[in-house]
Amino acid sequence: MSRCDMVKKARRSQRRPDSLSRDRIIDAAIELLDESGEGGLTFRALSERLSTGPGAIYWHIANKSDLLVAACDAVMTRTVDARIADASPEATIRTLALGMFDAIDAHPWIGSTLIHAAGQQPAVRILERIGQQIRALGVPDDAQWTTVSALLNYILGVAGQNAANAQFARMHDLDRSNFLDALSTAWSELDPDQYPFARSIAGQMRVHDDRADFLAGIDLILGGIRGLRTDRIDQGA
Amino acid sequence: MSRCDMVKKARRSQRRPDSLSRDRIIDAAIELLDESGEGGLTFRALSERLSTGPGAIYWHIANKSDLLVAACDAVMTRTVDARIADASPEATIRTLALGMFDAIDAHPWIGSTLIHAAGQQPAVRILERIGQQIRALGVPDDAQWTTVSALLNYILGVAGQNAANAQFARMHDLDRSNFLDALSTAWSELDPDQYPFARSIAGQMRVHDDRADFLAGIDLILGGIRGLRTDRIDQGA
DNA sequence: ACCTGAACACCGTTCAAGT
DNA sequence: ACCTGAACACCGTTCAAGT
Repeated sequence: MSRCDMVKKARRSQRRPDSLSRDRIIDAAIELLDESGEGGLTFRALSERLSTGPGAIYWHIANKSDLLVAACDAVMTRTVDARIADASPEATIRTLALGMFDAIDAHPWIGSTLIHAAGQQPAVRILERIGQQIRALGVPDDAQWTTVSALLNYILGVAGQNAANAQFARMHDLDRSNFLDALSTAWSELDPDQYPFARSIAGQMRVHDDRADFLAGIDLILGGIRGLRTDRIDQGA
Repeated sequence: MSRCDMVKKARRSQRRPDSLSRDRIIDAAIELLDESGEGGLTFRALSERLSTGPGAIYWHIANKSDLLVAACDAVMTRTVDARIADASPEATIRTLALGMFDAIDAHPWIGSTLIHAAGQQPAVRILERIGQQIRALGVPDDAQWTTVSALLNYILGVAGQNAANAQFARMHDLDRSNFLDALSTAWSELDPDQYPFARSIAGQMRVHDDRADFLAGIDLILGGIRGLRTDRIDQGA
């Protein structure tokens, strides 16, 4: 019924010698995500990088969500499979958590993907590793799920925040220190009556160490786990 | 250059008597999000519900992100402003956290919005309320930021997971118990050598109480905070 | 000042057609 | 079996034009 659109000139004719494959697609997706953030991953951009048409990708990958989860899982596997020296369960959990933090820091898009893929492969990988250490710690069976999911939820929260911060900074062309300055300034301009606490810590924001704070949070939870056996009684005041 | 598209017949002519306003738009957005999830909020759907054109909304709202944050903040305000009976700081934090959980449960889209709006109004509201209680608890100044952000990150992690689960369930037309069954089954079919822990807790998944688990995680962190003064030394084994 | 709605520049996804 | 790329059904956003 309509024949209005002009035919665009064919963009490309050369095919890359190596043929398309699920793995090559996932690698290219990771590159794209690392270079230009979550918004940078597009079937068109991806197919251009792979010298094909958008439709070709669908032969190997179900849809965008599948692609994102697969990319996230590929990074996750590298992170979680890193050999960890024998150490106490608590030390191993710390190492595991720091590995996660570094992966998230290097690939901020992992944060939102990890959260959107709740319960799927990438998250189960960490859950499993943490769970094994929680068992080794001697946490009773009926407290294991609670304990592990507290750690996991905390890690995912940090991951999500990190992804959001990175995206915000990218969108406004800010580096990390400019971003923290902007946030700190915004907080210190809040109404003193309504936001006394936020104002009081606005200064700390500018100088804080994300990685150290992250680990401190893990230690807080580990401390709570340690306390499970000893002070179940005096939860009163 | 092209005049190919047929003019679609005008959809609407009646204007609603009450005029458009930022608040009316935000209320309609919340309705839409509650009814049909994150994917349901569209400028076209929204303008249809408000009996206007998509462009009209932009007179009152900067863009979609602004709209989402405003909608999230509106719900957040109701949640956080609920009067809380005088109680110990720990009890108040628990009540606050449970209020958050219930809000997230009633409006799952809050989860992803809250995370994407890291550092902005909606998150600062909770941060402030938690922070005041942390102060009241007597946590030393230099540990306040760490402590509050641990609690906040944990809450946001749960919020994000909840949003993801709700979206997954909606997409596959599952109710909560069907969703848990599917997850539990998937986990119990994992490779026993690689995923002993995930398999072992698959059963618990089916019957667990989200709300109780959430609170247990809060208590774990509160326990860690309580321990801050007492056992800074023996972190060894 | 506020609203209208066609138009623009994108998306993810499909599918007839090719090899 | 695998790839091509035009086409479809959407998006968020803009903007000349109206009141």
